[in-house]
This record gives sequence, structure tokens and C-alpha cells, in this order.
Amino acid sequence: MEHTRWLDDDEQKTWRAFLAATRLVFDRVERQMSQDSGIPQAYYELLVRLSEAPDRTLRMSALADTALSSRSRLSHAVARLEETGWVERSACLTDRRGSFARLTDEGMAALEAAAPGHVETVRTAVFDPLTPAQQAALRDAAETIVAALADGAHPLGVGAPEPAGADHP
Amino acid sequence: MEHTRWLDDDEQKTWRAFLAATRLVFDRVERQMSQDSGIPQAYYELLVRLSEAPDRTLRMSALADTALSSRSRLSHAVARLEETGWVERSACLTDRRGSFARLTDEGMAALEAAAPGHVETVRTAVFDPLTPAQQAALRDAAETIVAALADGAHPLGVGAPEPAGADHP
DNA sequence: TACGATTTGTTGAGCGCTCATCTGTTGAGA
DNA sequence: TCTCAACAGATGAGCGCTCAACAAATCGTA
Repeated sequence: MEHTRWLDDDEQKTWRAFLAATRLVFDRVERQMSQDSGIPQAYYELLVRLSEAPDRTLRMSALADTALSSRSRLSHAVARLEETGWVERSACLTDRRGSFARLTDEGMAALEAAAPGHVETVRTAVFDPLTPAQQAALRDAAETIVAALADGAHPLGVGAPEPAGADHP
Repeated sequence: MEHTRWLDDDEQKTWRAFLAATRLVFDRVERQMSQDSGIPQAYYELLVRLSEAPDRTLRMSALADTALSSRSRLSHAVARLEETGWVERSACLTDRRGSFARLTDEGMAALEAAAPGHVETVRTAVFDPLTPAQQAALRDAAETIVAALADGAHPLGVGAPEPAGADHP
């Protein structure tokens, strides 16, 4: 790295506003979730993804990918969710390394019970304050960032293997 | 709550894009920070706030407020930062409940060492992908959300005390 | 002055996440 | 076929955060 491309004043303010907004939103969502339904936000998202999958079942790796979760995180999370009876694991017959995660009826019920409060919180925290134009702009910016970062260039869970001797050729 | 104001399809996509973008950005920032400088992102922010304060010193409560941190979180964090020698605590003479946190020279040095890599990561993750117009729109949306949520209606750390018998009068 | 309420900050248990490491499986090339 | 890299997933230690509870000081009010 030659010299630092510091943030100018506008960029600084943008970054700090982004930091503050995300912290406020997620703190609030997290608090509401664990208070009202005992489901941490991160687990809720897993339940949602499973509920949308055919047969409410997904390979662990597929679930990790769609939820943008590291494999380790997912493994711990599903272990916990299995203890509570909301998710079941089963072996994959065609690939004996793999396993499936399936949302149980109890899990589906918990999800349905938690959904209204969660949606209401998200709505009051994010959508009620923003005009439709601001919502569209936020989505646009978010999707642009996702497109730039989600290309697998920096996979989750493990850093990209370093090409030997690639620096300072 | 009468009936749930579910998210429509556009809102759903906005929320999920927001979730994905923030997760990707913060995962990346967090990873870069702890790998390259050993400072977790949350602690880095505390160091920044202290570095900007007069005499690099702030009351704990003031630091908690500017960093949008709960008192408990801050207390744990400063205890940790004190162990590493980056922050010092001292008693407040005029209010013997309070205490000051001060960024030490070592802390300032660690901050300055970590800053370039952090800024570069933020820039590549957020600013490089976005056009100036998108950056402005993101800032606008974020500031609107902050204005709506930061009014202290839901203080951090402890839920607002419930007005007795206020529901279903 | 006296006393309850509020504010400030700390502490410990519990939990989720990361990182490093491990086992077992699959698949591509010699 | 044999080998070895890549893949799928699990596991345990370490750490930061939340929550609840606590101690101490200050404020407000009678």
C-alpha cells in the first residue's frame, strides 16, 4: 500500500451515519427478538431461509451460503437450534460428508409466532422513517455493495489462500 | 397490535439487501481489523472517539453516548483496553461516581498504526463500489434512520421502564 | 436535614461468533 | 488404482456482548 486514501469529510460523515444507523437498527431488532420470542436475530434468519426451501430442508452448505454465514457459525447455530427442537439434522445419502437441516413443525410455529413482532420492529425502525424514494435509494446502494462484495472474492470463514510470493514481485 | 403490517415484496428485498450489505461490510472490516492490528472494530471506534476528545479524555458516560454503546459494554471494553495499556481510567473529582477514560500514547500509536488499513478496507467495501450520488443517498437514508431512532426513546442497555398498567387501559 | 429516586459505573453468568484444528469424504490426475 | 488436494462439517478455546444485579454517589423534595 503506497499512501492511504483517507476519507474526506463527506465520506467520514457517510460512514459514521451508516455505522450509527446499522447499530441502532440491529440493536433494536436484536433486543426485540430475544425479549419477545427468545430467538436471536441470527437464528431467526436461518429459520426464515429454511422455511422458504422446498420441504423446509437445505444442505448445511447451501444454508450457510444463502444466510451469508460461515460454516462454523452455522454448525454451532444448528446445533443449538436442534437442542430447542426447531431444526433437525439428517445425513445426506448421496454425499456422506454432507448433512441436511430441516425446519421442524415446532420451528415453523416458533417462526410464525415471532414474525409479526419482528416485522413490526423492522418497519418502525427502517421503513416508517424513510420515504419511498429513500427506501429505493437504500436498496440500490445496498445491492450495489452486495454485488461488489459477494462475488466470493473474500469467502467467509476462511481467508483466501495466499498466492505464494505474490506480494512485491 | 391489531394486525401485522407485513413487508411487501419491495420492502422485503430492501431489508434483505440491507442485511446482506451490512453483514458483508462488517464481517470484512472486522476480519481485517483483528487480523492486521488485533483491535476489534468496536474497540477501534472507542479509540477514535477518545482521540477526538479534548485531552483525549472523556467521561465514561459521554463515551458511551457518542459511541452508541451500552454502559455495560463500554465498561467491559475499557477494562480490556486498560489491560492492553491503550486507555487509562481515572476518577472524577467533582462527581465521585464517575470516571474518565483517557487514550494513552500507546493507544494513540496503535490507533494510528491501524487507521490506514481500516480506512482502505472501508473504502474498498463501501465507497469504491458506490457512485457519489449513491453515497449521498446512503448517507441521507442513514441519517434519517438515526434521527428517528436516536432520540433516546429506547435507551441502550436497559429497556424503558414500563409505565404501570399503561397497556389496555 | 432526611430519604427515596436517579444516575454512574462495575461485575459475573450465559451465549453467539471467530479462529484454528480435526475427521471423514469425494474427486481429479499420475 | 493410488494419492493427494479440495470439500463438508464438527469441535473447543477465547472473546465480546447482553442481561440482571449490585454498590456508591448525587439529586430532588418535603
